[in-house]
Amino acid sequence: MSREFRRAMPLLPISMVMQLTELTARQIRYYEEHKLIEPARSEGNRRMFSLDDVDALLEIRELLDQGINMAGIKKVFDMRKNNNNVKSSNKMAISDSELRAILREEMQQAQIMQKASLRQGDLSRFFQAKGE
Amino acid sequence: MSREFRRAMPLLPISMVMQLTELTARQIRYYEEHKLIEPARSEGNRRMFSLDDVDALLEIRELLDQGINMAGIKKVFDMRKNNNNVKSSNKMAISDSELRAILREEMQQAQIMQKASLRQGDLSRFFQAKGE
DNA sequence: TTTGTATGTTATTTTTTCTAACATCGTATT
DNA sequence: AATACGATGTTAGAAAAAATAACATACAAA
Repeated sequence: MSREFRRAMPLLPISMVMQLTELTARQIRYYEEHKLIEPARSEGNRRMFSLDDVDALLEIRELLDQGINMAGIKKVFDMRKNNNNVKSSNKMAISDSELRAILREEMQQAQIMQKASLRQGDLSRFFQAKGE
Repeated sequence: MSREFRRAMPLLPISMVMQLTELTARQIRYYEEHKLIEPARSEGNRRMFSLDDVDALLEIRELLDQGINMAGIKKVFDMRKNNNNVKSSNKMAISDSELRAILREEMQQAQIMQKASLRQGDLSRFFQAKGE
């Protein structure tokens, strides 16, 4: 079994993903609603997440911290997908300029807002008060 | 975070373990009852299984297929544990205080694991083939 | 001010998991 | 043959987790 396959395997319930990403269920479902992730479903309709999903969610969190909105994040993800396609085939990415325009705008917004508060140290998360 | 810890991280609900191992819940709980595995518990008392647990269960299934009973399997597992202890005690001679320091650190790691907090990037190395 | 986006909150229902008890089936023992 | 034991099936009832949906809210943008 390849590593890629294992990483794409839907194994985790939403409660675990919440802990791994420090996102609320509401947030995770909202991002799914906006097609940023597409977790599998169990036979009983439970969302089952892969490690790839968790990675995506962690990146969503970072991009949101940077002030980028849903549409921007979607674009980033789509771009990456297209880029992968280009690598394997010879197709050109189509909406490059449109993408750059959006990203430029978002980055400006982010800079204006000067969100220096986030990007907390990694260790801080590792030593939280117990029992929350 | 070491690979061993990643493999020991309790992530999976019993339903997923059932699929991965093709064992029934009854069987899995029975093997736990006989101390062949010791899955973690969520705050709400749900069993949460690690990849190590899944590996153990797969091996239990094989040994059962070979006609070995609970006691035999337990012996096999205990022997392996002892063998590992011998290996590491042969390799390093450490003082009591060093040992306590190591244990203290491991307890911290275990707490981190319980919170299941991960940084982005950790996951990219989470799933690895057993032999690597 | 009004709007829109991201998220919180709450209610209700369904699914999952738990423990515990009793049933069954095959194998070994008497 | 009858019995006992080990491994697993089955069922009931309770508790936890997770789903959808609706309404609320905070805050930035227009």
